[in-house]
Amino acid sequence: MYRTIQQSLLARIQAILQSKYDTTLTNLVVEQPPSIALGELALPVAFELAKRLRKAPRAIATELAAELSTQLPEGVSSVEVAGAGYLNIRLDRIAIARQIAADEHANIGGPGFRLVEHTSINPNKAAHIGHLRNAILGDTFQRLLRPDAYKTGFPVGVQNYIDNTGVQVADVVVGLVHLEGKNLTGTRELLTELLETNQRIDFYCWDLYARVSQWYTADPGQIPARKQIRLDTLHALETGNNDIAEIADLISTAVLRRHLETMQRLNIEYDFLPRESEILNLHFWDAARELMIEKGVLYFETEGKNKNCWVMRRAGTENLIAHEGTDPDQPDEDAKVIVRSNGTVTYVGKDIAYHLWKFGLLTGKDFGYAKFREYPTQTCWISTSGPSEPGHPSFGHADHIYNVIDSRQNDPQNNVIAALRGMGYTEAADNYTHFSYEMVALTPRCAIDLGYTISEEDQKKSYIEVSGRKGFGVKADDLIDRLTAAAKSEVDTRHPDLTATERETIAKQIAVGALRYFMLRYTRNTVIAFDFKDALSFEGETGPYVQYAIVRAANIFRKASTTPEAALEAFATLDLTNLLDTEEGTSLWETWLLASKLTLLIDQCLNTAEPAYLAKYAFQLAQQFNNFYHRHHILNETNPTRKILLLATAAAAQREMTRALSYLGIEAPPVM
RNA sequence: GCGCCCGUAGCUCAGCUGGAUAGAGCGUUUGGCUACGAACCAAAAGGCCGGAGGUUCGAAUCCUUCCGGGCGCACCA
Repeated sequence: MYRTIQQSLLARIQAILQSKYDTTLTNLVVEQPPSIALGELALPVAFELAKRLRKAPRAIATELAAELSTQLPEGVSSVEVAGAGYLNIRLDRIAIARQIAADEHANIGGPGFRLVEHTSINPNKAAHIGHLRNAILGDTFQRLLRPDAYKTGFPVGVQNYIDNTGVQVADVVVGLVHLEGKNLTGTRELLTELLETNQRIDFYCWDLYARVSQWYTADPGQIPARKQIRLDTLHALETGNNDIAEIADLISTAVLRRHLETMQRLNIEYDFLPRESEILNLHFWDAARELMIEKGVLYFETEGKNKNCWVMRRAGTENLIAHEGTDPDQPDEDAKVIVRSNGTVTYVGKDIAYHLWKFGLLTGKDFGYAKFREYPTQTCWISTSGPSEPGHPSFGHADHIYNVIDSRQNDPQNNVIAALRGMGYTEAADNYTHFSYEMVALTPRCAIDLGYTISEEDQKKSYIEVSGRKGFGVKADDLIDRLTAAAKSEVDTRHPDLTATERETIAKQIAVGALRYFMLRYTRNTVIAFDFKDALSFEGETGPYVQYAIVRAANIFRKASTTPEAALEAFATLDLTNLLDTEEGTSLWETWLLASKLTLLIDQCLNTAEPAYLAKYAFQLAQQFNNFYHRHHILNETNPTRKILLLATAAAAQREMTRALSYLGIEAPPVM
C-alpha cells in the first residue's frame, strides 16, 4: 500500500521535474520525517536540484509544492515545505486505512524462472550452525520470491547441490574402511544397526570425519601412504561401479536423508537435489569443455608452472579470451587451472559446467530426475543417470540464479561468473547472484562451555571459526533440540491444561521462531559470533517476541468473540471523520502506517538480497503493537465506534505480523 | 604481497542508493500485573560513529591514507 503511493508520488515528481525544469533525477530519495507530526513522507529533492538550477533549495521546494498541490496524487492529502527545503507529504489517513483494511494485493514479481540454490552441505557429516545460516537465508529468500496469496511473485525452483563424489565423502569412506575395518556388507550392517538403535548416522560420521582427518597426519612416517589411500579412494568414487563407490553412495545418501530431516524441522524444503555424480556420469563437463574452447576462454598451456594444464584467465582480468592482447609465448602464471595435467577436472571446471546447465546453455544436456522425498505438499526430486520418472519437472533454463554460498567462496564464484562473461553470456553473468554471507563462528566462551580445549591465543579472539575437519562446532540438531526443550519447559508451566501433543507442537514453533529469527537478524556481511545465551533467548529482539504479540492479538479476538476479518469489515463502514487525526488517533495511525509497509520491505529485501530487513521490520511492528496493546484496553472500551477502531487496528497489525513471519518461515502459535 | 569484509553505547547489532536531534536488543538502575497473558510496557544512565585528511549546503554513510581484526588468494573441494 505504502509502496504504491510512494511509487505514484515519485512518478509524479519526475514528471514535474521534466516539464518544469527539463531535468531528471536517477534516484529520488524518500524518507520518513523525524516526527509523524511533520508528515508521513519527506523528499529532499530540492537540495539535489539546488546546485543544478543555481537556486535556493527552499525556493525550489516551494515551487514543487505548488505544482504538486494543483493535483495531489492519490492518497496524498497535503504537501508543505519544511526546514531548509524538505518537501513534506501528508497522507490521507482515512483513505489509506480503508485500503489496508480491504487488503489489496501486491504486484511484485513477473515472468522468468529463478533458481535458488542453498544448503549444499557435503553429505559426510552432521549439519552445523553455519549450514543453518545458509539454509535459513536461502529458504527465506525463496519465500520472498515465490508467488503466494498476497503477491504475484516469480516462478521459483529451489535446489540443494550434493557433492557426493568429493574428498569429504572420500574421507569418511577411508575412515569406515581403514579405521573401522568395514567393507560393503559391514557398512550395510552399520547403517541398519544405527537405524534400529535410533542413532543418527550424520552424528556418527561427524566423529569419524574428525578422527580420519587426524589419522592422516598422526604418524609422520605414514603420511604419504595415508594420503595415497585418500587419493585412491577419491578416484574410486569418481570412477564408480566398485565397492568403494557403493559404500560412498550408501553413506552419502543416508547422511543426505538426515540433512533433509534436520532442515524440515525448520520448515525448509527443496525441489531438486542435483548430484555431482551425475555431472560426471552424464558428461556435463565434456560438453562444457568444448563450448569453452570454442568460445576461446579455455586453452592449453605449454609453458611455465601450469604446463600441460587447460587453463582460463582469472576473474578480474579485462579480457578473458585466451592470448588476446598478450604475447602467446609468455605463459600467464596467474591463470586458473581448469583441467589438471593428469586430465582430471578441478572444482571450478565442474562448477562452470553446472552453471552453464543452470542457464540452459549446455545444449542437449539435462539430468535424469527421480523422486527422492515426499513432503506434505510437494515432491523433492534427485538427479539420476538413468531415465527420468514420469511427471518429472525440469530445472535448467533459469533466467536468474541465486547461489547462497558463504563469502569464503567469493573468488571461485567470481571465476565462474567471469567464465560465463568471457564466453559471451553476458546476460547470464549479469543474472548470476552470488548470495554471499559471512560465517557463523563460536565465541571462545561458547567453545569452552562445549568442552573444547582452546589455545590461549584463540581465547583472546572475539570468535573462532568452526571446523568440520576438527569436529569443532555446534550441530544443528543439537541446537534445535536444546531450543525445543527450553521452549517446552516454558510452555509446560504456562499451559498445563493443554495436551502433551499440543504443548510439543507449540514448543517446536517457538524453537523454530527463535532460531530462524536469530539467523536472520544479522545482515549478511556480519560474522555471527555464536553464543547459546543469545540464541536461546525468547525475549527482546527475537522471533518469540513477535509470536507473542500475535498471540496477544488473537486472545483479544477470542475473548471479544469476534475475528480479525469481522473487525476489519466493521471498520470499513465506520465513519472515520476526526478519528485518526487527534493526538490519540495519530498514535493509532502510526500502527496502520507501519502495517502498510510490508510490501515495501519485501521489495527492498528482493532488491538487496537482504532478508534481515524483513526480520527487523517484523520486530518493529510487534513493538508498535505491544505499545498499542498497553495503551488501549480494547475489551473494556465502552464507546462502540472507538472499539471498532481499536479492534481493526489490532487486526491489521496481527495480519501483517503473521504475514511477515510466514515469509521468515516462522509460524504463529495459537497460544504460547 | 594482492583481493573481499568488518571497526557505531559496557556487550551484540541496525542505520537502505549522503539528509532534519545517531537507533534497537541485552546488561545496569527505577517504576508498572484485582483490567485483552509481565515471553510485556514505561523511564533513566550510556556514543569525538577506529584515527587523520578531503569532497559537499550537508558525511556514520562517498574518496584518500593510516591503525586494528577476520576471510580468501592450489594441478583441495
